Amino acid sequence: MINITLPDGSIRQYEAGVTPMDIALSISEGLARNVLSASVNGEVVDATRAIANDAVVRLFTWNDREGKQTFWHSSAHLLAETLEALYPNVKFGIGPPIETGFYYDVDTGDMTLTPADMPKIEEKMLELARNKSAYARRSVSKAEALAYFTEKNDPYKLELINELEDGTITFYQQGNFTDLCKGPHISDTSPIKAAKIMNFAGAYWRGDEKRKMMTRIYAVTFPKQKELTEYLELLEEAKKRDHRKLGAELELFMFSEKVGSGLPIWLPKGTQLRERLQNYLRGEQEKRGYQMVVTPHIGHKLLYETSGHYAKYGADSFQPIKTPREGEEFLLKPMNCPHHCEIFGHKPRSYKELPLRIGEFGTVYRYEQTGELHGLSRVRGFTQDDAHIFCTQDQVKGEFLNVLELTTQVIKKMGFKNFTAQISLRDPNNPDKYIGSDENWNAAEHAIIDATKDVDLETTTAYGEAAFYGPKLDFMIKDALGRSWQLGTIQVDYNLPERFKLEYIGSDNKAHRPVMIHRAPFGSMERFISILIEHTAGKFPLWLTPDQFMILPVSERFNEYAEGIKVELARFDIRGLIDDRNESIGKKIRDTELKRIPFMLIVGDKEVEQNTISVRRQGQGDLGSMTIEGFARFFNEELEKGEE
RNA sequence: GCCAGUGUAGCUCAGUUGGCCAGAGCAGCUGAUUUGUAAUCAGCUGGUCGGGGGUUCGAAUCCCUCCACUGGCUCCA
Repeated sequence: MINITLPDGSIRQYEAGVTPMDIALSISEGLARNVLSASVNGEVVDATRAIANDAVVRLFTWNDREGKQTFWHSSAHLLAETLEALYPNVKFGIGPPIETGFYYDVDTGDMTLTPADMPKIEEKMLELARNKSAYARRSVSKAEALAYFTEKNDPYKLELINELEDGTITFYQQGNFTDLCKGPHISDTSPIKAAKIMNFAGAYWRGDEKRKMMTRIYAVTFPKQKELTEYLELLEEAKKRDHRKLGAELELFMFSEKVGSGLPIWLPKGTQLRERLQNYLRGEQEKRGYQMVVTPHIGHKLLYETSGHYAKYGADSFQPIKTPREGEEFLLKPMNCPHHCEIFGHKPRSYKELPLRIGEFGTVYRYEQTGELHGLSRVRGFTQDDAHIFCTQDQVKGEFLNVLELTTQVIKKMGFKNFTAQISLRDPNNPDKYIGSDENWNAAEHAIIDATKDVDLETTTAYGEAAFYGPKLDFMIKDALGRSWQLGTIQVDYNLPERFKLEYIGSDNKAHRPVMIHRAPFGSMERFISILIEHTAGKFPLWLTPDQFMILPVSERFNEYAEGIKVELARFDIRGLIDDRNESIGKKIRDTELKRIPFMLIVGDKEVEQNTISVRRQGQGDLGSMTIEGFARFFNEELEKGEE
């Protein structure tokens, strides 16, 4: 008998050779029906895998991430089986599960798949799933594996097998389809009840742009049709919230072919929004001892040669612009830090000045390949809410804490409830990738780790994700639809102070090199606003929204009264507009609702008589009539509610 | 940059296998109406069908090319 430890800590005894499925069955039949895979001592395996010795076992169902991954991985095999049945000449690459669903990279030869092929593939998949084919695992020798795929003439699989150790190779077979795969898989195809081919896309074989472009087939499957329907509805909702669509509808920003792609143009409403965000952050930074600066949009090429960015990115940047007579070369500013280093270095600095916190809403320009551009989230010109903190080594942790505190406050103020942070450290196996001494790195990494512990921030750690000049902390937020986005970063940098030969005079009257912290809570205004638009579906927080109310006179006779109301509300610092068009009240309400203006203030005979306004809340409806003072009070309560 | 797709009025979309002056709704303008909680009515304006080139008696429709956009891939200081 062996001892099996379950997640609740209980230990049960079974015969050696018991499978996770057997264990599930011994707990309940329902669990056994739903179990998709399991982990044995941390390794995810088939639910039918025999367990020889004492083990810690977890059972995974559709409710577990691992369960879903197994389900989708098995679905990828089912997709491959389907493709092979429909298009016998297709060659297969890899087919892993992803966050939602899975894909399979295939080489379709001369044939091109089109969206018209999707329903056919979906139907065939479900037809094959109903065969209830078992996913059968077997170990094969390398020679056997090579022989099989040589016979099948599948060069991609052969390439993969050649990189594997003999003795570690396994095949999985379901129905007529056999694939190289380490598993695990679900027991058979029958739980796959709903399938949707999402799209066809190009993907380089093994992610290498020099190699063949394969066709990547994205798809998703579910155990219930209803779940597929819900998933498609979520996608619909995301489409409705798309910042490119809402940005155009709400007249926040625009693009113009003549101005150039990837260069957003901020319209008046969007500019109001953006400046309110900046004013808010500016205020918070002033409280924390930041000093704002303004630096030019271009900089001498020498500046970026000094910083090292020209060597690293020069070839993939907008090319230098030249002065007509002297032939001097300038670059469009791709980042603000070199300028800020010059500010630090322009006069002798004392340790008494540190930490020196230099902030700038700095607009930068970076060349991005045409295929990368995407609305406001990936552009060629954008404004960073940038700042650089120059400090002593001893101050790094304290400054890091200050920045953490500021950043978390900013994120909360914006209405994001869920956020985590990723600590990006050196790759311990690849120390040559980084510059700077071990001592400095250790100090910086510990400063980050300690600081995040101090503030009880939920973090993940990624080795090898550090910048070449220092470790960093990236903030990840979850939006209203549960999607994750990366916001700003905090980075510790020993490189630039070195390159710019920055120094301060310490209390020992000797020169020391400062440490630099780069940080941007929003990241870029453009990208942040794109996330905010989609998170709020265009219904911005009351303090931030461009227009807080729209006064709707029942007819043109009341436009003058409306004007008076607007002036009175301005005294309470409440801003808005009057819809004085010659339109029906129903029409005005509809238009204002669609503009996502939070309050509609309707005025007609009744209101003039009683000196009131009739208040309607966007998305909610009529709130009844109020006096101006009453509304102002109510408004401020709502403002505070949003602040908590 | 690469793969696949899309591009018709400010917006959303129709335009049969290439064939008379390219259509609708919304928006805009003008007029009527003076309106009570999600679209009042009527009339009018507006497009060299993304740009350029080609095939054809004839091109929004077919071909080439460039541009922009969409979904991916690669990249992201």
